[in-house]
Amino acid sequence: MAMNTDYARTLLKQHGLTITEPRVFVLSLLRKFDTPMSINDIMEKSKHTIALSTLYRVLADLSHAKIVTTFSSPNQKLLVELLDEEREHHHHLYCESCEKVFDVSLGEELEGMIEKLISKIGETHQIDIQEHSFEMYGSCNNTGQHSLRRN
Amino acid sequence: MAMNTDYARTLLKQHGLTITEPRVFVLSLLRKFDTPMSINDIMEKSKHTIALSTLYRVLADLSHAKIVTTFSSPNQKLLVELLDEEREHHHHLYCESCEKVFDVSLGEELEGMIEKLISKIGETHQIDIQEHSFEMYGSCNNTGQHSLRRN
DNA sequence: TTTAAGAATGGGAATCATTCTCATTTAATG
DNA sequence: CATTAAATGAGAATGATTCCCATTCTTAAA
Ligand SMILES: [Mn+2]
Ligand SMILES: [Mn+2]
Ligand SMILES: [Zn+2]
Ligand SMILES: [Zn+2]
Repeated sequence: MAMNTDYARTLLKQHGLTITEPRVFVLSLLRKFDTPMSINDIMEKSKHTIALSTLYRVLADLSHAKIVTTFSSPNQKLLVELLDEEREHHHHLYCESCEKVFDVSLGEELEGMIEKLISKIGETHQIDIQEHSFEMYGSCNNTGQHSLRRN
Repeated sequence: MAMNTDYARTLLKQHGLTITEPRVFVLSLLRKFDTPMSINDIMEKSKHTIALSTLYRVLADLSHAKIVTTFSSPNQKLLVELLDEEREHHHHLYCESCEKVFDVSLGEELEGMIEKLISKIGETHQIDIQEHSFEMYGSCNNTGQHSLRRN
């Protein structure tokens, strides 16, 4: 536990952010579970000791500092994950029955091809492409709920 | 114009949906512009003659009937596009300065590799992967607004 | 250590997109 | 045309996110 809060403090210091209880809590939590978490996940784990508005601000701050990254699940819920240097570029697989999110690396070969293709596409459209995302949606056999989907 | 409404009526009939003014309008519009449109785009073009709630329902109906498909831009705005049989599987490139969305086809080779990779990933995670999306984000030189992004 | 100044927080109001409700209108069918 | 189910319009309700402001922390200097 202390390990994780130390990690959090160090990270904040490194990025020139002030060390506050909500920020440390959020970072420790993300490190502890090492998986993308939603606003509600974090609120529940904090037993609602953090104000919702604070959580949004903390995430925005951490995101601007590139300490975390945010993205949306198919049901449009905001998800946050740590953005370590050692954490390599990766993509996500969403299971719509059990609502889990898995990190997926495409591998050098494919990622390389994609890079090449992207620069070609960028030229064609005269657009400087800075980012790409590749996401997969599926379901394990647990249920047929499709609970990650809106509609 | 008449061409487009005929197209719309035919499409609705083919899919067993009743022909109503809002549905015909939306489909004609999508065909006329042949580009993904947002809720606001459609409302403006309709000069607000369609109720907002109706538009949402119409899009849900058309989407369930697989006549259109919806997806979200990086700023989380809902976008709709026609889903013709002749329109092949494709992906999207978002320009964050001029807010345009471009259709992009990856090409057989890459799409084939991705399919193979996906089935491998599906096995690894014991998940039946039904869909994938590949999106690119960039900006042309028009402005540096990044207006498609939230934050 | 104390203190001052700015930064961050909590709580609640405001905003925005989307969904829901229900009374009224319309489409399809014979 | 009349009937009946389906669709619509208008606005209320909901849910997520942002905004506001008074209060509380953090930090760094004295
Ligand atoms: Mn991840
Ligand atoms: Mn498209
Ligand atoms: Zn699952
Ligand atoms: Zn552009």
